[in-house]
Parts: sequence; C-alpha cells; structure tokens
Amino acid sequence: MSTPTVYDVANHAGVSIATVSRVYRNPDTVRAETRDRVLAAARTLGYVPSGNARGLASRATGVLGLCFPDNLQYDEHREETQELGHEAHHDEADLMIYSDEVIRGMERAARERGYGLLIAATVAGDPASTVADVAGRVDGVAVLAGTVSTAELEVISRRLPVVMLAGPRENPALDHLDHVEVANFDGQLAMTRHLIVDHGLTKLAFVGGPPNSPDGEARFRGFQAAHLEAGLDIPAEPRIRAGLTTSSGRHAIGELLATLPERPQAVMFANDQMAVGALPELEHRGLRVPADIAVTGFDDISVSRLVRPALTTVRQPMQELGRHAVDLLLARVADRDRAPVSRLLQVSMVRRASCGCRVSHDHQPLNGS
Amino acid sequence: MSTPTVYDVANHAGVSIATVSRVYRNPDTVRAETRDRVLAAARTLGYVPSGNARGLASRATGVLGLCFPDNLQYDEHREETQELGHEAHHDEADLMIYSDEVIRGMERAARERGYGLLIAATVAGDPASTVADVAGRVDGVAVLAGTVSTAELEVISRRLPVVMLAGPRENPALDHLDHVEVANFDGQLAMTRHLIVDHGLTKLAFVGGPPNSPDGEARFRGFQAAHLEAGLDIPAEPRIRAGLTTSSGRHAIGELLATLPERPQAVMFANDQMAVGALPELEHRGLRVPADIAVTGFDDISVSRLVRPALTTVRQPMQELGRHAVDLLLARVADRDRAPVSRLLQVSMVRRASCGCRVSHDHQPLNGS
DNA sequence: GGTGTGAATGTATGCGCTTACATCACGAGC
DNA sequence: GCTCGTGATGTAAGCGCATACATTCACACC
Repeated sequence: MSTPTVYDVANHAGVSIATVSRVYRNPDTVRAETRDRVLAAARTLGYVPSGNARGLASRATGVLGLCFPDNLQYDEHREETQELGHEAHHDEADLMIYSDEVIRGMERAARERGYGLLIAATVAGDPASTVADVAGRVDGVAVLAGTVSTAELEVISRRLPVVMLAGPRENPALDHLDHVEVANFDGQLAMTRHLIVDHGLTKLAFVGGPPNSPDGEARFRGFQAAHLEAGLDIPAEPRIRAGLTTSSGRHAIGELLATLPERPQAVMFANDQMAVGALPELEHRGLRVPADIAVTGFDDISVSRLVRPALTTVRQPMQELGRHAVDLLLARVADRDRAPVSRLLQVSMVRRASCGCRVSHDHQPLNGS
Repeated sequence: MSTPTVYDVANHAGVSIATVSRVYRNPDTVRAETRDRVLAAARTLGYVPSGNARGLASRATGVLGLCFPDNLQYDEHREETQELGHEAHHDEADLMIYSDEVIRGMERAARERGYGLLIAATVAGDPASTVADVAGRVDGVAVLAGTVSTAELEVISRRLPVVMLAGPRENPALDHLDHVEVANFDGQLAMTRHLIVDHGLTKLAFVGGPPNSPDGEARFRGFQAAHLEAGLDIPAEPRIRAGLTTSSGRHAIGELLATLPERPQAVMFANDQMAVGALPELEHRGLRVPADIAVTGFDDISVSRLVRPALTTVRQPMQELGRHAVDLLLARVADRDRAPVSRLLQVSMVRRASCGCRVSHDHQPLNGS
C-alpha cells in the first residue's frame, strides 16, 4: 500500500536488500539476470529510491544549493506604478532576470555533473534559518552576494562548501570562502572611458543601485576611475540611487532632470533594467537618444538589444557565474582543505545605438533572404 | 573535526539528543534555559541539522520539485545565428523566460508554505531517471507539460503527489494527476476574433511552435475556432512551425513571405518571443507594423511592452502556474485520496500597438513629473 | 506524608539505504 | 583431491534524526 522500500523489492525479487541497492549503485557488480529481476520487481511495485535514506547512508545528497535575494523591497516605486496595468508584474520579473540567468547556468552545470539544484530566495528578514535549511540538505551551497552575511557563511562553511557569487572577498582574514566575481570595475571603467574618449562626453551622470549591492558599487568605482583617468572632477557618490528595476530607471530620469542644473550628456545606469526603463521616458520628454543624451547600461540582458535605440552596455556572463559556482563547489567537495580561491570573470563592451556608436539600431538583416 | 551531529551538541550542552532535537522541532517544550544552552552549543560547534536524517526519520523532506524542459534542441536556427555575436546566448535566455517565471512563482509559493524547491531540467534524452531522481528527494513534484510522459508520471504518482503544469488531462481513465492549465484556446480565440472583427482583417497567418507543445497546439485551435466563427476558411495546420525563439521568429518572416502568394494582413505568433524577433525583420524589409502587417504574440513577457511597436498579446499568469502547483501538491500531501482536480487559469488580452490599437507605443508618461 | 499531576528530559527504536565484511559456489592450478 | 582466487550475493551495522514511551522531579492537594 504505502511507499515500497528496498525490502519490498528484495522480497519480490527473491534477493537481499544489498543486491537491490547494488542494482542502483553498481549495476555491473550484479549478474544481468538478477538485475533484470530486481528492476522488474521495482517497476511493478512502483519503487523509487529514497533520496533521504541514500543521502544519510552515503553522507552525500547529490544536490547543490543556491541562495539568491528576492529583493522586491528595494523598489520604492512599486506602489505608484499600479496604474500602468501589468507594469508592476513586469517590474518584478525584470528584476529577477539576473538571478534567473545564474540559476539556469548553475542548474545546467549541476545536472551535467550529476547533481540536483535546490534554490531558495532569501528575503531580508529571516536569513539565518533559510540558508541553514538549505545547508542541511545539500553537498555545497552558492550564495549570491548580499543575501547572507559573511559571518553566517563562515559558520556554514564549516559543514559544507560555500561559494560566494558576485561578491568580493572583503576581509581575507575572516573570509575563507571561494568567490566568483565579475569585472564590474573594469567594465564600467572601459565604458565610461568610451563615452569620454570616443564620444567626447564629459558631463556624465551615474544612476546607482542600493548601497548594499556590491555590483553597483564596484561599477560606480569604475565610473569614478574613468573620471580620474581623464582629469575630470570625480563624483563622490552616484548622482542618484535607484532600485535596479525598469520603473525605478524611468523615475530616475525625472529626478535627474529636476535636480540637475544642467542636463548631463550621458546617463550611465548601474544595470540594463534601469536603462531600459529610462528610454521611453526620455523619448516622452522629447530627448533623443543618443543625439541629445547618451544612455548606457550593464549586464546585457536580452531586452537590451531589442529596445530602440538598442542599448549600449557591458556584457557580463551571468550563466557562467552559476557554472563556476558548481565547479568550485565540487572541487571543494573533493578537497576540503584546498586554499580559498577567487575567480574573476571578464566582461565585454557591447556598443550599440544608445551611446551613439550606431545610427539607428543593431538589427542585422538575414543573409540572402 | 568533521560535521557535528545531535550527539555532539547533546554532549557539549549536557543534555540528551532528544532534547537537542526538540529544541529545533518543538522549541516550546524545552525549558528556556536548556534551550539556550543547546543553541549555544550548536553555534560553537557549527551544527547544522541534517535534512536527510530529518527527512528519513519524519518521512517528509520539506522540499517540492519542479521538472521543466531545457529545450534548446527545438531551435534549428541556433547555429546560423552565431555571426550575430551574442545572439545565440540571448536566444537561449529568451526561450527560458517562461520556465523562469514558473520557477519563480513556485519558489515563492513554496517558501511561503515552508518548503524548499528542487529544480531539474530534463533534456529529451534520459527522462525517466532524472524525474525519478527528484521524485526520491521531494514531497511532491510539478512537471511542465512535454517533459515526461504521462505513463511515467503515473508510476511516480504512486509514491508522491504529482501535478502536471500547462498540459491537459488527455485521457481521464489513464491520467489521475492533478493539472493546472491555461486558457490558451480562449485567449487565442479572443485575439484572433479581435483582429477579424475589430480590425477587419481576414488574411491571417499563424506561426506555431513544435507539434509537441500543448500550449502551441491549443492556441492554434483557438485560431481555427475564430475562423470557423467568422465563416472564414479554416486552416488545417499552422502556416509555419518554428522553435518558439526570437531568432526562429525572425526566420519565420522570411519563410512566410517567400512561400505565401499573397502577403497576410497579420501574423499571429504562438508566443511573444517569436513575435519580438519578427518585428525588426519586418522593419528591415520595409513593412510597417501594424500599418502594412499586424503582429500578435502570446504570454506577455516583459519585453513585449518594451519593443516598438509594443506588442499586442495575450497575457498568461506564468507565476500563478507555479503557485497553483504548490497549492495542489500540498493539498494532495494532506489528502492523498482526493479526486484528481484540474485548474484552468484565465488569460487576458493586452492590446498595444502591434495590432493597430494604439498609434505608436504604450508608454505612459509619469504623472506630474 | 502519601499520592496524583504535569512539565522537562532521557531512553531506545526505526526511518530506508550503503557498504564493509562474510559467505558461498565454482573453477583453475597444483 | 585440495587449496585458493574470483565473482555473486547475503549479513549486519550504522548514517543522524524524530518520537513514542519511560522516567524524574517539583509541587499541590487531601
């Protein structure tokens, strides 16, 4: 009646439970005829091995974990945008594109290596229990920066491998985790330099993310560095901080134009979502992009090449983050004592129309059709 | 040295393992002072309860599963688009937006109910083992239609609750699963009727998905039904079948115009991704949307309101699919013997510019700023 | 002072599997 | 004919926890 176990299968097939287990773990140590008998019994009984029991006995779960922030709370404009119909819904979705990509990359890599993926968003609220919850179920866990404090992660990392994604090792003495980082600084530096040097723009405004976003802060430092390099005044803070969402990008435009004595020649957004949200608002205000004002983003999400003008941005390998997470996790499963490593993933500039590099858009016609 | 267990914590705190367990399961049955002692010991030892052991002992994992297709293989144009730089990457991402939304909805709902989420993509290859793998680790599993055969699911459903997402109950005698469906037929019927009745268009072309996509097929039947209703010739098959991706949507345009004697007045795509890919290609060929040719999609992914012209489409509640999955799963966990249920989620038409309902785009200016 | 009562804690068992070790059958080699 | 190796299978001991049940203790009550 209830869920069948190895014992039921063993009885039904006339073998011992060890043989049943071997059929699933080491099929080639079992005589072919016996194996078939066991599998037949399993099929007729509807037997499915218990992952829990297996995990307990073999002290490995075959599952990796990923904690990411579900940071709706950052978007202070959510309420206001309800009048736009499904806008709020979309906004929510937009914000998550980044996590989605990391999840997908990690799921694929995990599956290729024979692992499952347990995902858990952590809302800013009860962080400790959530991550401990997944920690108890997996062989290793990746954590997107900003989700859980490094101190907590250190505790958890005593039990299993932990890798921090998109976050720097702030204090080498306290932080013995593996890290995967993205060259945010370099990317924003190059992009800012591009605007200054190649397009001759000097009045640039940076729209940042919330202060607790390591990505956003690193990008701003790249923005500053380009100013230093070019001998321009170095802004101490992002001109505006916004919620990294489409709607907050749109709202940032109003705030920008209202508070600035002089219109900037370019607005550099900390991510693509905001830039994408800003474009229609600029259009509505009669500002032509890039003629009147250039716009750039960061990430290269798929929307960015579909909007008009197509968005100039810095492409970061979001799925690769997930892949590297799996790689580092399994390397550490194999050797718990290896020295902590940091991997830095490179980014690349994608010049499209919104900075002035292409005339209208970047649609490439199909060959010969 | 190695991972601490209840025994270690019990020793360290001077209590029995039962008390340690109670501190985590039923904190209020333990004296406050004792509880603190145990928690202190746990903290200094770096104790994290083993999900496996807990699951084994309590016969429940606290985790739900979701299987979804990772169907890159459908996109026959992937190779050709490499010359477009990151196009292939984007295409891949595009295709997954739907799954991503379902995952997100399910993750949120699961978390709210105190469950974790184990996700596993199933490539068309070794389906059985993958889904059995997750089945062994979870308290219930949701499966996106097209991922696993109903027969296999029936076997698995003898062990744990299974719900099928976005797929109809084809044979009530063989299929005792719970289902969550979306009103694809109704949505496409309404949209097609809209083009015929409100816009006076009669020459419509439908670009479908692969034949094994239940969503795509149901939408095509809605398309047919609208023709029947209007007394128009009823097409027996979608004019073209494509891969549901942005690039396959673009390619569909060429194929459409090349094979059709007369240009259709409207192209209705089985999903938004394809429609979004088609827009720049139409533009490139000098066809104005919607003046020369109307375009519609299905899903209402977030890009659809950002492209120009903004896409008229049918909105389906993708996240809701995930939420309902959790709901049905937990209801069946509570009562294994309840009758199989099917939930039908409603869709809604979103009229934007690409069908001719709005002049240029649907950007709503901000109030008073 | 004996007894009943309830709260706090301990004891002991089993969840379903993996795996080291034991056993067994069967030939090969001497 | 006996030993020994080898492949196939069985035996039994946990893995780390939850929980039924037993025990202890303090206290109230008659």
